[in-house]
Amino acid sequence: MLNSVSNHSEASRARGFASPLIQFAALEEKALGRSVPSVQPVLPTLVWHSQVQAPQVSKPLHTGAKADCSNCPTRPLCMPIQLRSTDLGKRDTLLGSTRKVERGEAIYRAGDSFRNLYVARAGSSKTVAVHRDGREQITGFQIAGEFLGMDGIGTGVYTVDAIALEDGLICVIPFKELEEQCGEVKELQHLLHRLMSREIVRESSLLMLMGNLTAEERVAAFLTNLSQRFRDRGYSSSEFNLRMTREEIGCHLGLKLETVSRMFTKLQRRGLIDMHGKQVRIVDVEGLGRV
Amino acid sequence: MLNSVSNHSEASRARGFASPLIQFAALEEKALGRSVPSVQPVLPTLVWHSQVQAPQVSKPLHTGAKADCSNCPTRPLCMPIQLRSTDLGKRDTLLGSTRKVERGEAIYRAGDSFRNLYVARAGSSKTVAVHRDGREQITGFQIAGEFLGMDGIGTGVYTVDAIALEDGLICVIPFKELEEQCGEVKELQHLLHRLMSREIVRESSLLMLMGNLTAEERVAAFLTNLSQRFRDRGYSSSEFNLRMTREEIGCHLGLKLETVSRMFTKLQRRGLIDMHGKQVRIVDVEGLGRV
DNA sequence: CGGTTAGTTGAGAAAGCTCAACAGATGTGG
DNA sequence: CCACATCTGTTGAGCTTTCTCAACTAACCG
Repeated sequence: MLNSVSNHSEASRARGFASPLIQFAALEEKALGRSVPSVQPVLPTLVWHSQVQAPQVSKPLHTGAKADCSNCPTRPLCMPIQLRSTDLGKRDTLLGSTRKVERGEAIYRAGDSFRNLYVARAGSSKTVAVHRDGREQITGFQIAGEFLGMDGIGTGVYTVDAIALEDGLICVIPFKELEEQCGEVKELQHLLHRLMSREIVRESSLLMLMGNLTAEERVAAFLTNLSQRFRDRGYSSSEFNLRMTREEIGCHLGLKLETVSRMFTKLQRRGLIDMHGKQVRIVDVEGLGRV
Repeated sequence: MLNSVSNHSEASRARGFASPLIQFAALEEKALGRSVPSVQPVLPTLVWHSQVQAPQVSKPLHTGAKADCSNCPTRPLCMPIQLRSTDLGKRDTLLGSTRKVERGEAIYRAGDSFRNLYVARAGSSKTVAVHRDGREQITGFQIAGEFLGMDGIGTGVYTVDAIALEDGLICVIPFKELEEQCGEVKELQHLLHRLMSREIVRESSLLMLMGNLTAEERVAAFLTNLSQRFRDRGYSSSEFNLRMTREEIGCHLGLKLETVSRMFTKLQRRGLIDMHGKQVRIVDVEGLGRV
């Protein structure tokens, strides 16, 4: 078993949670459309491994190693329950390979020709759109189980930079092969459509945030979203670590880093959160949601 | 032939352009990924029919009428050249039916269960995300040939309201059938993926706009984008009519209506544009692009 | 043709930004 | 393992941009 998987298990056990695989399966039901879907637009996918060290891959995988999906902690997220009973789902390797990335390394760059989708398997990343004059916008943060690269399908060229926020492991999914499989496996096709649609909805929610919310509301919404996703993954929703800097949060929310810092302070003074650097404790979830 | 089609042709001829069908074919090559794709994120799809009256449908189509795609002016946009030679492409009716909509009418509403994608066939629309406290964000404007409803795929429920900006005609494409066809017709599958990806990229560009650009830059970018799309459709890129109010523009760009008005005035004083109400003339395209 | 909606413009208020100083955390090389 | 350099985060003061409120005009609709 990969060490990163062990890390997950250990972290979960240490906090009194059931096995992460069971948790993930529950999440899957929720996240992939079994239960009654929420009407209200959901804020963007922003989750990081809290309490989990950056993965120490003990048996290092070489770049280009064949992916072993049967042991992947993010498998229940990538592959819905309906798929697992199919031929495809029973394979150890679904598609593609894995690749190690170091903190700060580009998974792909704007302008690179589009070949693959990527899934963060361990670690987190950001996607950055760069304006002609150099101004940057972080369009999203991704963590284990979340997809990258869908921006490249439309034009055949990626339109944003995808940068690892920490050392990690990503799955490389050749899109051509994926599309071929989609032609054969209806459930896979539908899953891809849902993933792309979710990305559209995620960005719509961010547009709402940027167009209408105040600085305090944005930061509160950011934390609330984070908290919910930690809860969904079986981690504490009230205590976690941020994986990104204040500047990156600001660049994502359309604020300056000083403003982000001030809003954290303000929320803390209001007794809603308790922050020390990147460590966050949410004191009043309700209150934070009402901001 | 539908009157709305005649309107297109007349408008084009009056301005010395070749038949819109030829123009659209050229656009298709450009828009759907034949030529070298631009690396720089493209601003959102914001085009309206200038110089074209709101469609007067002389032989009224009943709601639910079977769509006759062979005569549709937006066909070359919906269906790429590769598809037309296939069995599917040769059919008069691709999928679905048409529906008349009146100005202000909802094409679908947030919370409605997802069944169809829609394509504006004549007229334009807006998609509006509504926050719990009532604050609104227009996530996009759509015109003939542009798709609506992809936000609903992910959860099975639409997440935004889609409202007609003027009387018009829309194609209704049952998504279930579309997915089935996608399984059989590879090119159709790929087209759908590209359309969804483009929506993702469009929204990323809007995030950049909202996160980084000043009010003046936003309004200039809005007009520039509009202008380019009119040019792409064979209409004048320097003179056109806006189909939405200042308030709607502001709601889309994250500004108040007064600010939008002031920025129009400012751009006019700088000699870049010449506006009278909803009528726009772009005097200095270069300059406007450099704002 | 009168009421309503849409657009413009001004003045003052407010939110967030810039600049700056400083403190704490992190990382690196000797 | 320490010392130094760098990066990250906090806080304050003043400034800029955009918003709010208000008055007015123009365009549109029944």
